[in-house]
Amino acid sequence: MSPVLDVNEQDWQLWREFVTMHRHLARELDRQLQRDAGISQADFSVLIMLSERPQQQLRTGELAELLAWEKSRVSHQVTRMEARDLVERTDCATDGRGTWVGLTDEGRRVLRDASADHAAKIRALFFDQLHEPEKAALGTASRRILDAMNPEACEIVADEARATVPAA
Amino acid sequence: MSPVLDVNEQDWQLWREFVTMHRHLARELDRQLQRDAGISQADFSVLIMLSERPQQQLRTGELAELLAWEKSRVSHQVTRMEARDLVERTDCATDGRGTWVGLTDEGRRVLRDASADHAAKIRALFFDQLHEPEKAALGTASRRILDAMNPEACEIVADEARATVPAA
DNA sequence: CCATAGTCTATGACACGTCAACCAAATGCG
DNA sequence: CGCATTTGGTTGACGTGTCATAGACTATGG
Repeated sequence: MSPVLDVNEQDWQLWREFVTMHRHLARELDRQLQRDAGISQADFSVLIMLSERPQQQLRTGELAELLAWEKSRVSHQVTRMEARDLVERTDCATDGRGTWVGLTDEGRRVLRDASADHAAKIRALFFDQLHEPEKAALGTASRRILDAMNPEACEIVADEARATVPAA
Repeated sequence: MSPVLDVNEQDWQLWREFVTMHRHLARELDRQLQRDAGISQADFSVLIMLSERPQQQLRTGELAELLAWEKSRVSHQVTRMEARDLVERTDCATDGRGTWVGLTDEGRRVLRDASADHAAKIRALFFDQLHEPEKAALGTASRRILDAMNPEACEIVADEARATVPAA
């Protein structure tokens, strides 16, 4: 038993490794994106989420759900991105309260320029380090953990797999 | 191949699941800690790191290394914690540039009060959802990913396993 | 011993994320 | 219809994390 926490030593060690790994990974990806494309990971995920939609636009609420963000975070983020002309807001015609967030030409351009390098980085730092069985284990484990915390969010993430392909 | 990113669909799906799982996990833990003990995860990790040292103090540089944080982040964090009396700075006698960060009585108290609930939460949300082989896979995978990015940080985390026990 | 280079830490500015409070439009029900 | 409730979204304040920079001290080479 750990001196302070009621978690056994091995588990605690795993926790530290996991947390540290994630921190370095996120930081590295953020730096690369910032350096090469002048955007943050948050910017990137909004851009790509929009780009995957047929009309390249989403309601802010949907965006929040898909990204698993708080609504207010989406709002702040969109405000910042709008100021940099990566994205634009338009009022919703059918619901007076609603707002559409759409990709601008600049947003499309930035996303295009950023994608290849970013994907390569994720591959190099993450996927290339994982063996197939580890990927499988990480996937099922992630889903199980997420499902236990927030079944809805879990379902939404799982649905992405189907949602992104059928543009065909 | 994904429409935008040069990563195959399955990998991309895994990436989303992983990122989303981590976000929810971190948020949930932060909320619980804030609610139950009035501190953040960052506060907690500083407190526990200090508590594990014989003298319950560390140089800010060591703290940064052990936590895998930027030095400036440590500095800001310690400033905030000092203001709330969780921690105290003292000048280093042997190196005029250095600063020790030590636990205050209040810090010890808060840590003690927070530990059990926090550990229970980590166990419930994370460890209880993982089967043994998944834990093993996640551990080795985390170390491999971290080692590829930052061998030093990897070594430091690995050393923690030995550093915390040998008080015996 | 002085100059210079390197180390340890702090600070300021800024982007980010969360919470709580809020507004406005839509819905539901008496 | 009319009023309360719910829903979609924004805002402000605040704590947090990063970068670039600065300041104070130490180590080193002439």
